[in-house]
Amino acid sequence: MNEPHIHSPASPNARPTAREQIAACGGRVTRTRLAVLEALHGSAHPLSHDELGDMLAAEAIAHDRVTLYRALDWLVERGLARRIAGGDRAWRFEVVRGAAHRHAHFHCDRCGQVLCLEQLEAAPAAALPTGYSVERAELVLHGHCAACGPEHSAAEIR
Amino acid sequence: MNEPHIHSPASPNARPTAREQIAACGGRVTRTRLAVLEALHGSAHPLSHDELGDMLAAEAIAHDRVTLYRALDWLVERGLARRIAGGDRAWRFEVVRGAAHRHAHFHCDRCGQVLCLEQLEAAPAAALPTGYSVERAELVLHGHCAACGPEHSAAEIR
DNA sequence: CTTCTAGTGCAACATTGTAGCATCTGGCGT
DNA sequence: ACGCCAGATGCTACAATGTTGCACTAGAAG
Ligand SMILES: [Mn+2]
Ligand SMILES: [Mn+2]
Ligand SMILES: [Zn+2]
Ligand SMILES: [Zn+2]
Repeated sequence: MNEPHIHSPASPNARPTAREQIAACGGRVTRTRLAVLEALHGSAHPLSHDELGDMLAAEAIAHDRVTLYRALDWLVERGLARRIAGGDRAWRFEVVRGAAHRHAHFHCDRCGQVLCLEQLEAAPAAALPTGYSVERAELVLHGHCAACGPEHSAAEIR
Repeated sequence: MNEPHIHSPASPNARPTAREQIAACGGRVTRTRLAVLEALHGSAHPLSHDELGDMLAAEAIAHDRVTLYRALDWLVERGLARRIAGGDRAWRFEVVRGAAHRHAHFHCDRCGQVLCLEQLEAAPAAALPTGYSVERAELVLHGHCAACGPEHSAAEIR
């Protein structure tokens, strides 16, 4: 830890810290929100509630599932995080980086790992029936990740 | 009902009936499978397990949720039906018509209705990391359907 | 009609997420 | 530095969706 002890905006025009982001949204900086947002910032891929729960448990933070759900809800409401649908019924969460930039994701149907496909935009431009309005699009590619390998067929799991 | 009483392949080269489809897959033609597949054939949009359950209940078929889940699993395994992910955690099911032809879907975030966007192909052609293999893509547009209207904001529900 | 296995019904369970409510605490005013 | 109190937490109970195990039924083959 090489930061000064007195909490300050650190460098004037650097990317805001998790702490600053939370405060800027008018919310209290609690250990749960801080740990969750930092975990999301530090992760290369979107994290499930369960994965986050394990990480917080390792840090002896967040003794309750519900608190984590609520922290995540709050981050999403405030636009600091984003929810991704995956193929199973569990949400994944990632930090919102560049304003919009909605990209596609890859979901490994074996291990459940989700990967961001930053290059692949999820832009539809579809012709919908009158009266329909689109708010966002979700593009998810399904298959097997490198670790799980394409050679194993579904039956071979376990 | 204008079919002959004796069950026959009806017209020689017409689209196979639900009964024929099921039999052709080597499965037993049970009331549940038959009713489900016919319901899917007759529906303009993908149906949730719950919607199907209501329809079967109205016909006094399928006295058990599990049986319906298993019938649907079977239809999907045999390639007669397809599972669609929606934004909520409930699967929708639709009949598989033209072999592949994987199209996008629209999900109304208000009423949960799912609409097929036959024109919009869900084809990715993305550059994935080495070792990753894509099996299929799911493209879901989210918003409000015509019935629910775009004017109502989220808070106004109920 | 009998037989045999695939399918069904029921109960119990698993996973993921919500709602209510009492208690605690972060940040503010003093 | 201290006390306050709305906002955050922890706990319990609940809801929605789907799965597993097992005894019983029934589709269809002979
Ligand atoms: Mn992403
Ligand atoms: Mn469709
Ligand atoms: Zn994997
Ligand atoms: Zn709607």
